[in-house]
Amino acid sequence: MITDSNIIDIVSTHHLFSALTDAEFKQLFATAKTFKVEPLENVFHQGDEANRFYLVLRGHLKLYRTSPSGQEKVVEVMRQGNTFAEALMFNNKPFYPVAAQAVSESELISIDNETYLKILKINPEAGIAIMANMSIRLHHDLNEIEMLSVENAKNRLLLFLLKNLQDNNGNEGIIELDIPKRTLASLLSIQPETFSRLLKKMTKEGLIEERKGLIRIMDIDALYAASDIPVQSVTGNIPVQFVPGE
Amino acid sequence: MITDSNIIDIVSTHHLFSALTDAEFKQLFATAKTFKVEPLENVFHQGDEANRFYLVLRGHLKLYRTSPSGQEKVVEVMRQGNTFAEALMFNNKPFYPVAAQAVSESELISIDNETYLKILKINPEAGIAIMANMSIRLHHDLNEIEMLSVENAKNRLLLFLLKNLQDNNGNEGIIELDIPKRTLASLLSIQPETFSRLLKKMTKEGLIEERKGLIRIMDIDALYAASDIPVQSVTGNIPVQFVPGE
DNA sequence: GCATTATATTGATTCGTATCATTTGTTTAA
DNA sequence: TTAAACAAATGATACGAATCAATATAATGC
Repeated sequence: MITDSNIIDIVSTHHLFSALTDAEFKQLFATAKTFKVEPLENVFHQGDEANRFYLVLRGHLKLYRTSPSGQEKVVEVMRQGNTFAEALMFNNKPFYPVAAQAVSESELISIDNETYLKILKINPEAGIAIMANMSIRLHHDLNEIEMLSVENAKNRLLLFLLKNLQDNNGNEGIIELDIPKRTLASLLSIQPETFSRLLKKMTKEGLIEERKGLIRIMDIDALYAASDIPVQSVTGNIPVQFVPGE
Repeated sequence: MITDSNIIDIVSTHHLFSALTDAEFKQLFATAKTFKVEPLENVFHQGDEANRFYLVLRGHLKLYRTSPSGQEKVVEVMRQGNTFAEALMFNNKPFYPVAAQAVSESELISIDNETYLKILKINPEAGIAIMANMSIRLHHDLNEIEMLSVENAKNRLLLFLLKNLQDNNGNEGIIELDIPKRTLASLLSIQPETFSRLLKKMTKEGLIEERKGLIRIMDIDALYAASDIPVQSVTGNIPVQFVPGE
């Protein structure tokens, strides 16, 4: 469960809020709302007017787009501590370009765009933080675009696995599947059937092992070798670190 | 040719600079450099340290990424009045995640990150402008990601044509090909051969007409009909279909 | 002007992955 | 516990688009 002190913890340490003064913080959270969403419940839909942005206190949500031809594509998965839809506040009449739906039972806090904007206009430091954040997103999107356009399904999956290793001791690694496989498949732009087949093939090759809710990577080096992808491009590549202000 | 007054025109009306005071403007352009690049010449390479950002005064450039497996993918084409690489200044140790190369002979002005950042910290209005800019980029990238993941080559080309119509009188339209076809193909993540075949097929179907350097769209409605894509999603841009909240 | 090189087109073939159809497995609720 | 509903796996097939190879066309330099 999320308690009030938890909330303060998660929120105040977030880089979008850490540069705020106490007074600003209070002002901002006077307009904030915390709420829960059940699995399959939408926080908002694509095309809705966007007056607020969100921070995940607990749970998982998927951001997805419904394409012109009607297909659903998961763009991003949001977890505890992530914010989303904050970039929209700089549009004069913003609409959510994605929909947000809970994957597991989740708790969120939403913040009023106007109030935050007001603060931004008198506290440039906070602005730098949000820009750094947007800059990271832009990098991430570039990666995504490249992945989708030049890598095949197998390499996309491999890159995903290698970038999302959790316990990474020695030459083994674990990836927790905290979202349904079909959601992950959509995130990778692979059909569920193809996704399943790929995992099976990799299991047969001894590269991975599947337990319920887990993927164990048996041999990280072998996984690299299985892709046509040089090592440094996975580890190096995106400078995700940033320091707000200097 | 670009004259000094031209430069001032293009630069000062750009939204990244229009919010600046005269003093700030002068301060910033004390560190600015204008320069030319020839076709095939790089402004910078992927992985270079990024201390400056750029504004195109004249010409065309492509931003491209070389993928882990060595393939080149054009991410964006920059034209007069466009700025690029400005989002990087918010990283503490930034590297260009793309390379920039002139497609035609071009003239650029480059601006020092540090100087601009300094100004941002005392002029929040300028910050809002750059955030709005980044927000637009993020939208654009989302579109791109969706396109790549859910639309096939034919639909990607159709959407591109429909979104890049220039003279749009009645049911006809023209698209100027100011970049080589293979560059355009790369931007659409289509192989040049496939691109060529698609255009040919559309010509045979009477949908378009090709003159050198031009694509004429004979029947815009027919082009819509040729795609599986509903009309409003091209013109209206964002909201696709809207499901009322439950 | 002609040769040289780059760009674009066209053809033949292969391969990856989507799609459709079923089956198996796993939750959820009665 | 059993049924119902959903998620995942497996099989068979089709098709889009990449790839390889060759030719044609256009641009560039001498």
